[in-house]
Amino acid sequence: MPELPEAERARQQIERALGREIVAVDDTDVYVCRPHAPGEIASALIGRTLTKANRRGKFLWAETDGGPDLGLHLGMSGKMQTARPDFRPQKHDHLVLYQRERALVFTDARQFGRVQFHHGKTAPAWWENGVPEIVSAKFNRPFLDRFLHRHRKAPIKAVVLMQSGFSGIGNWMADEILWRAKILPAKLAGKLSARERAELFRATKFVARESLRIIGPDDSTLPRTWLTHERWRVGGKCPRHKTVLRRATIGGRTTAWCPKCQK
DNA sequence: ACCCCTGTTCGGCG
DNA sequence: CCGCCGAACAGGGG
Repeated sequence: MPELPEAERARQQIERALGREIVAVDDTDVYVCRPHAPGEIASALIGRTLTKANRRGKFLWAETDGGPDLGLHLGMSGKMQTARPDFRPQKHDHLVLYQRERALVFTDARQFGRVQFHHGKTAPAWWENGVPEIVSAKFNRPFLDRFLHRHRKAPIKAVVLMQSGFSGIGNWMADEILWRAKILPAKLAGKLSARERAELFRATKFVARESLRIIGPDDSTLPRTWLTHERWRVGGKCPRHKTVLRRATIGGRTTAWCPKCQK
């Protein structure tokens, strides 16, 4: 379930494997690892170490000692897991980096994820796109207000899903943010009041910071008071006062909201 | 069988 | 040209 916190969790899995020699690589996959042919990633990484694990939004990349950077996107169903050094890849394991101490496994059933490496001094735009991290000081009111104005004709739900402004925010986080900010998902971004823009800013920072803090290190469960636990169930209820949530497709995605809280 | 899906990119169209 | 929207990508699960 990869959104911002799951991507950060994957980054931390890579971080735990820094500084140890890569002694073998299984890169037989040709779809998720396209355009790299089998053996290409292996010959670039065997004998090297990973030196740094980076994340921007949902994009990840690992730097190496003198080799190419290894870029990753988790797609819709990707996971990065640590396994024993004798791990045998199963059907949906698309890349395995073996160290003497462990195996680092990229698993992705649905195969929307990508593994791609890159030679050169600066990270390519595919990973490093210049969009500020939500939790950084660069994601501030002027940035948010400019972004909302630029996309004033789009429903706010669609705007919160745009990675060029809300880096790392996906479908459940977008619903969570709008529920906390008490904004109707279908409302056009240009129609938000000053108070709603302030609440949107606050809720965005809160949801990003808290989900990173709770899920990042150990995959803990978010508090029961969060909307995300209710939003998929038919008959799911608003955690505030148990009103049954409404559902519709907005901005091309299934959207859940509370008709009592969100106006 | 049929429909749904927590992401991203691209072509069509207004 | 800008920007929104639906389709496509692939496979598992309800």
